[in-house]
Amino acid sequence: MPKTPPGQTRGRIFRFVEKRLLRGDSPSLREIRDHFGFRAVETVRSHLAALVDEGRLLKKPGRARGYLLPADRTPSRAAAAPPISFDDHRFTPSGPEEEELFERRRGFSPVPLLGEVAAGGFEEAVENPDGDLLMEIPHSRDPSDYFALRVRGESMTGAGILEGDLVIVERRTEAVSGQIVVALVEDEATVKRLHLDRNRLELRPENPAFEVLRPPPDRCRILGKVVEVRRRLP
Amino acid sequence: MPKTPPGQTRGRIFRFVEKRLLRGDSPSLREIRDHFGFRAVETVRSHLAALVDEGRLLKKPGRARGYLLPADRTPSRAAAAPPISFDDHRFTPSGPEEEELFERRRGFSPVPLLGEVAAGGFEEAVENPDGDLLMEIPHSRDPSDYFALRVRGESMTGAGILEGDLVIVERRTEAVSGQIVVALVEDEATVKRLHLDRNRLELRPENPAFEVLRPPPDRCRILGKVVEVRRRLP
DNA sequence: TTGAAAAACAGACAAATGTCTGTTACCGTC
DNA sequence: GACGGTAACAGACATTTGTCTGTTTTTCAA
Repeated sequence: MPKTPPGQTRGRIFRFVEKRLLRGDSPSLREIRDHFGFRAVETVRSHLAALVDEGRLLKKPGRARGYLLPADRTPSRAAAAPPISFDDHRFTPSGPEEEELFERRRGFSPVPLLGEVAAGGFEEAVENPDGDLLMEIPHSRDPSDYFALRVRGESMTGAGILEGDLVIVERRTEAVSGQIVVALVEDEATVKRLHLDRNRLELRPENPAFEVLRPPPDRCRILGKVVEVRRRLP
Repeated sequence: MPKTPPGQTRGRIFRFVEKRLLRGDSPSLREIRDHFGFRAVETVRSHLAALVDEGRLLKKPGRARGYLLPADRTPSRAAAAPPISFDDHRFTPSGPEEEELFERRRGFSPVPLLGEVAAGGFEEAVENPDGDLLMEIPHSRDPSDYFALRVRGESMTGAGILEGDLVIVERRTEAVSGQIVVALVEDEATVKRLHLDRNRLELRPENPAFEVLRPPPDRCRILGKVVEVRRRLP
């Protein structure tokens, strides 16, 4: 196999590995070798080692198919960037602990879909989810801090939340005025915009056809704040 | 380790593996063994083999960390289902081809974010994406059939598509009347609802403050139809 | 009680996968 | 033209990982 200009093959290998990793299908060295038509595994290994040095990949040592994407860069941007100069090689500072490295990976986590907003018996749903979504989660948070609900009703159309939309919720017992939250009122979950005035709690719909809710504090519990809205079109 | 009731440990193993696979982090038999405190790898292996028999998992033979989630069931539902009776054991029909099995896995694919709708120079963006989203893709379609754009402007607020939202687009050169599409008009990409009347093409905004577009056919190209809308809230 | 079926164990084994050491070829620069 | 550095190759090797075969224990039902 002819030699290619410096960095060119490396970039192609990175994009290939990146794509496979995002699909959740970590390639082995020999799979990469075959895909590019190399004859030696070592060719792949040295390229991957260089990518780890450059910080474009992470590696769990002593583990089959152990390469990971780092969280702190946009992989595709990095892929499109011009080849990196090899003059500015930095020594890997022997690195933080192996486990810490692993935590710095780009991570997607499943988020359970717990049912419908405004459907009674919310707590039961926790034990019997309707499936799950995949979501990129901030590293400071635990995956179990999130859940998803399907929206029923038109009360938030003004905020671009329609009937049937999925909302992803970050569990919180308290929230800031102005945020869109999921609240449990009289055993019914509902999505509204929270307003706190003079210690009074208001749940405001974003649709003039609906009434503002002013539940007594002992009948209302904040489940969390909405962090993402998703809608699939037929 | 004491013996547990039939099916109980199996369910726990399934949920553990399911979670790891959804995170894109396929566990080895020994990792599972250690997590549950078993002393023999074979204990895990036989449980996984049974899960494959039951159709709850797929397996790529002869491959390290080669278990997959099947596409045609909702994993978490399956996890919550009561233990399966072992009377209705079915013989695996020696299975279709290995590669076909692999294709039946539950698959998430990265979708490139190509920039902003209505930002000029759309074609360039293809080569230089701004990142990627993860999306569950129908098995009949190729992952490269999809891309994402960030919405600029308020012209579709009536359809719940706000400024800054991400739309995921399925590439199509033609579309059906009534669908929300991305069209290239005079070298500008725009999101609108498509209407075809008497062979005339109309791009209708969903906001009374905006005008209906009636571009001449030679100045307008359908890029695809919007299949999903996503919005992250601060 | 006895037997079938599943759970769990044990340890040797085989296959997949990553690692190492050394070599050759190419492209630039001095 | 020699030197340095990268790309690519070659093949032996070590580790991880999955597989097999056989055994023990427990549960449930006839």
